Amino acid sequence: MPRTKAQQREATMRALVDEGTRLFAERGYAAVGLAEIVRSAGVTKGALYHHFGSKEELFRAVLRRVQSDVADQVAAAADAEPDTWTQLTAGCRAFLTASSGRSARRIMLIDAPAVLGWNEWRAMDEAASARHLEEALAALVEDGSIPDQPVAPLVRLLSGAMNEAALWIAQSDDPGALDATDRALTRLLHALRAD
Amino acid sequence: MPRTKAQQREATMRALVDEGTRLFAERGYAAVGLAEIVRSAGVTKGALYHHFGSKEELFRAVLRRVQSDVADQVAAAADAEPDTWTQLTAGCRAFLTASSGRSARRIMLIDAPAVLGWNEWRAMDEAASARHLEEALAALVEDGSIPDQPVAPLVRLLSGAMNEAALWIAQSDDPGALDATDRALTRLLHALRAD
DNA sequence: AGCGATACATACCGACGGTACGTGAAAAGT
DNA sequence: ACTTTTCACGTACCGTCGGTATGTATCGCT
Repeated sequence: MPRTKAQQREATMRALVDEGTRLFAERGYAAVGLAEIVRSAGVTKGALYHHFGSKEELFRAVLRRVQSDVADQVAAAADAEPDTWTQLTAGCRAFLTASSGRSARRIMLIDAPAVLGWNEWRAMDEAASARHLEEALAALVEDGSIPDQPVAPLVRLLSGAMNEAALWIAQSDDPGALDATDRALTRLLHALRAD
Repeated sequence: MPRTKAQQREATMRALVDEGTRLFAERGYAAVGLAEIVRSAGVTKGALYHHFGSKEELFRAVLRRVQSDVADQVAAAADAEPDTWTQLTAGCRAFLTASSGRSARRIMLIDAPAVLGWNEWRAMDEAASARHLEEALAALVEDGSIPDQPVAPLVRLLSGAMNEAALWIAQSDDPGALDATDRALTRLLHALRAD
């Protein structure tokens, strides 16, 4: 049991976000009641509503952490690469791996757009990961690696492609699905290159 | 007022699916109560539960019709083209146009995966439209227009790209978003071509 | 020590999905 | 033609769930 109020607050919120993440990932937002979440977290509904304004807001907090985790893994993979092009391909592969995990799959890719609406989901996705994709593509267009073209539509196309691919990989019983998708995606990115 | 029972059944189910489509498209599955649907359709909950086993099953019926409408538009556009390659590009453009409409956007692309789960959504999407994409790509690989490669991952990537792009187009206040996306997608498809 | 703010816990409410049961008209059987 | 069955509902009701109002113990500050 933590002593100070700040610690107590931190512990309670963390427990709620932890259990929320676990349960939402397992059975989906709509199928999980607040009663079960607070019970699993060892608190009551009073505690939940003291820290979060609604079930939706708890979900927001859960989503933020899931997106943050995915973004960290992508950033780590990209930072290990020397140039923009390999940063892009390595980042894409890391994104496929990270977002086909249980939590990211259900929470970030399936439930989030329906619960928060597409506009808000897109804004959060943009801030967490799509922005890096956009920057990488813009840099590649800038240095002539990719023919000059508007990047915004391209970012949406590639982002959507990877999101859907991650869902497919996660569901697939074929262990080679990740590699097959990664190869197809890399081929697609290479096809974009200027000669 | 229809006389026969079959006509009555048909009229009631159609009214429920019509109003369900309208309301789900406007405010989303979770935000619409059955009371409002049956009220708009001019029937009662008894009628709804006589024809549909649950709110979810009504949504299934709604989704089936929305997907069918989109598939019809895509098929019509593709059938007007002479060869496989232009059928593919024309079909993709038709898909972007059709699925960025109000009903398809919210029902087919946002709510459906969350309500029915990704597996069921994918199965329905496959049957309605992704199958045609797969056939077109397979044909193009077959005749050597596209380098030999597994089509399954490519279908998922392109399908996801188009779904996300449709959502972006629908939300965008830029009237040129559709054309810009179509150009980017066409460029991407062309980049796939064997030399 | 006293006092306000904070971090809860408890009791309760309205809405919503779903069910049980009743009813009247069409269809089927004789 | 008359009875019987089935169908297409309508009505009343129930349990659950998200959300709220209110009470209370503890912490931190003066």
